[in-house]
Amino acid sequence: MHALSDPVRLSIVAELRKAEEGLNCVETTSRLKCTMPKSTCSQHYRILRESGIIQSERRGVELTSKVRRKELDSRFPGLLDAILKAWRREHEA
Amino acid sequence: MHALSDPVRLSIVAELRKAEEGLNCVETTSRLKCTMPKSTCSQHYRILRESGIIQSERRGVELTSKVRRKELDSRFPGLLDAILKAWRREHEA
DNA sequence: TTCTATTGTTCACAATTACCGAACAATAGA
DNA sequence: TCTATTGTTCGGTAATTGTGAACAATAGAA
Repeated sequence: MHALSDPVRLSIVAELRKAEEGLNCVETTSRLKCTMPKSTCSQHYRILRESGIIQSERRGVELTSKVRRKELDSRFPGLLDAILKAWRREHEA
Repeated sequence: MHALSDPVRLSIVAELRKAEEGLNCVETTSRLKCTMPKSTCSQHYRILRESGIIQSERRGVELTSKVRRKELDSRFPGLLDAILKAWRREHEA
């Protein structure tokens, strides 16, 4: 819950869910159109990773991350969907 | 989301949902079996109130609070249920 | 190999936020 | 009025978060 309570992290998760093949830090910040230092982005990714929400894989020089949909849905059914739906309602309205 | 990310606030909401007639700060801390200063409890209630999760009503010298179920369910369907279910799974397991 | 470019992490410090005790406000009853 | 109870506000301190600089790791070019 703490990992998903930060608005920046929530928007990162929302972007990761849209991108099927995963995203790295640089792609994420450019898609979010927010100026975020890479150290801050790295911290957010670390929190998301340690909380089990995303998994990351090294591809050459970059680190590609994806949402762990299956694990999350089996452990907390409907949770991420409900949170993202609420977030979109607030964020895009 | 921020209001629901704190474990103490989440346990307060869980207790409030169980108590049909609402609870005040003192009753809440005793039910949670946690030693929490009343100033801290007051802050948590203020955050829950300002975020629209609970509503409070003065009854004599005490302040009785309830979860705003209808408003929350109509605006964010399934959100609170999913969060509380996930919380119980982590908390009582 | 060595140099350069790119991506991401770590560290230390600054800024922000949360916690808590003390004083205060409000209400009820003796 | 006096006392007891509940809750809020305020100030200082502790904890957390954001950030730039330095560093690590990988890939490709020279």
